[in-house]
Amino acid sequence: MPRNPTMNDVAREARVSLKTVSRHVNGETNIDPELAARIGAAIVKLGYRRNLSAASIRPGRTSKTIGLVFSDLANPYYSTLARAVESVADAAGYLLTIASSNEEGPRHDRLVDRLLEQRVDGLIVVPPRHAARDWSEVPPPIPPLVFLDRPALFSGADAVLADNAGGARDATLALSRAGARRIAFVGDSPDIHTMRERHAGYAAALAEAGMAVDDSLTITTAHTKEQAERAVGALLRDDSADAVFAANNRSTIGALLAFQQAGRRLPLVGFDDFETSLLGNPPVSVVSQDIELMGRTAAESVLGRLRGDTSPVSTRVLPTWLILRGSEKPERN
Amino acid sequence: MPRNPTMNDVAREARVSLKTVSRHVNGETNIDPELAARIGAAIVKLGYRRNLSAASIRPGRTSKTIGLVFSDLANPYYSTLARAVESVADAAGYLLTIASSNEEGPRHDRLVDRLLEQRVDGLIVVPPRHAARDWSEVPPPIPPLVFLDRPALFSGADAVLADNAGGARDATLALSRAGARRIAFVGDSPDIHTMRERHAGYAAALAEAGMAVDDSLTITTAHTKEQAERAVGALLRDDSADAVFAANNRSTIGALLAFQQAGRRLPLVGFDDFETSLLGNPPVSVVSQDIELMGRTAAESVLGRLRGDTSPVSTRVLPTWLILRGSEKPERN
DNA sequence: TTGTAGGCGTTATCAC
DNA sequence: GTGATAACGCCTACAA
Repeated sequence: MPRNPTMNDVAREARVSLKTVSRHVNGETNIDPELAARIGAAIVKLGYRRNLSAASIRPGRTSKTIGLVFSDLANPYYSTLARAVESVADAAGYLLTIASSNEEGPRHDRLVDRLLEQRVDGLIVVPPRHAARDWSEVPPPIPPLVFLDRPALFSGADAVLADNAGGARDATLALSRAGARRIAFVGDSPDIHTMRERHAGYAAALAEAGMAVDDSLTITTAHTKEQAERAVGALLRDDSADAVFAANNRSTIGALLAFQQAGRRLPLVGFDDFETSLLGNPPVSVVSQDIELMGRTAAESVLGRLRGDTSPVSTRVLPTWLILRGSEKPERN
Repeated sequence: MPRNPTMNDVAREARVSLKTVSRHVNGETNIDPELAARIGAAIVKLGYRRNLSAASIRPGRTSKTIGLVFSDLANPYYSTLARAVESVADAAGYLLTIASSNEEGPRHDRLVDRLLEQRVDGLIVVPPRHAARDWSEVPPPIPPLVFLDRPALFSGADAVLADNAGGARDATLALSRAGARRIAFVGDSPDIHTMRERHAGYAAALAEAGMAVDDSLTITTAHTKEQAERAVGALLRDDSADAVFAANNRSTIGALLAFQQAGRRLPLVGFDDFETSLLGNPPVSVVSQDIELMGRTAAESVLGRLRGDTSPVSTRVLPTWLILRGSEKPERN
């Protein structure tokens, strides 16, 4: 395998100085057309390709890369976020380096460190449920940093979140308006910020509707759709609930599987829309968040800082909206 | 914002030479414990962080990054692939830089060039349907390169694919065995390699079952689930087909939407499993491919080459398997 | 318009 | 064991 040709090789081949090649490569115009032609020919002949890594170590130059760390790239929620970030970054000439923390605090920290060592220009992070490190202990300089889908864990960082509590409240109220009196909350661990917020919204809605929170109707162990299916199956068997608020995608699907298994269903509203939500019978009502907008907003925030935006850090809470498709109503008999 | 501290700063602070700091940072052992302690303290005090970009320009050193270019990170198929690649890469200490080509040839090429300029150590690509550039014209050195989900477009590269034709054949034969005689093919453009292969498998199965390919039953315009829904809706209305082979995920979901709309269904087998396939009534039969295995295989192939594997380039075709859940059978009346 | 000198942060060589 | 010194590939002053 041949060595990568360098600017020096090109300069020698074109019989000009290194600097002139540099000018040519960087698109500067003040070059004698004749030399420019020789340089162009040499570049083609040698197959010269810039070494952006080398260029980026000069002061003022950067890698034009931003880093994104979240729990799991295979989760459609995060891959949608990542895609939105990528679109905005790409339009500004930035590459995107993505790393999955697996929701493990130490792993998350290692990945962040690695990206900082790689000298990414900006960083977007979704911290794991048990954040290990205090950001205020990370030595400066820290590149522009945005917390996504989580509140900022660092005073110098922006944050972009959805209105998880509001969305959960809307969903719960919709079930209540449809006549439910014993609404179950099915979701993942309250260690997760979004889950805490959604449960708070659920509780607020119950209070507004004059109902008390019944702890036996709060399920926070639905880490997979199978676990959600078992939990909702139990609710069906002992007839303890008359409606289900599924606080995430996996819970919604688990509930639907339990309904299918039992041959009967409860009124249901889920958090987050999904591709086949229209295929349910009835179609599944959901609280939807604009995931792409969240990703774009986070990316624009980072890029804005890179362009010199020095406005005070802010936390942007994006709205959710309720899409009622029928599943919030009781089964007709 | 403070400047990033350098090894020189650490050396000065610890009153040792640059090289000794380098030794310390790189975990070499032949250092006086006293100096090591001073260096460690200086690193903490100054908040020193290695600059891997700078390190990577030394000959023999690399960025420990691999690049992945495909059409769309938001597509669950690709994000699953990406996650598998990331897992393997991460375990070997490599970061992953991901770029979406949007199925546009020139864009794909630009992204590849950018990654080469960034000096990624390896490259995994899913070329777009209209590949613009001839890889044999890309000047060497080219880092280890693997084509994923597509045959190799470059003689020096490995490839990892699923048995698209075999899977499509199995699906079509299953429909035929269940009694179908006019099986429609619903999919995306034959410009896409996987679609071509799947149609070939479909045609082979028809031939084996003694049926002819009826072009009016081949739909290759289902780019979105809505288009698939319309196409299958038309098939239902004019009663031209008695079964559907949906050649990708979107087509499967479109077909299900059309069935729901029409209030009746045709026997159906889809290509690629999906999260809610069990929720159908009946549950949806599919040809499944091990997407994670594909991603892992591609990543291991790249890493193997980086470790010095010089075995001849190869194309690995991974098996698919048919999961029959009921939807391949006719509706009972 | 072109070229020389120097430095970016790191690692390698090779004396001490 | 330690440290000058010279690279790596590129870019910025500053001269010519």
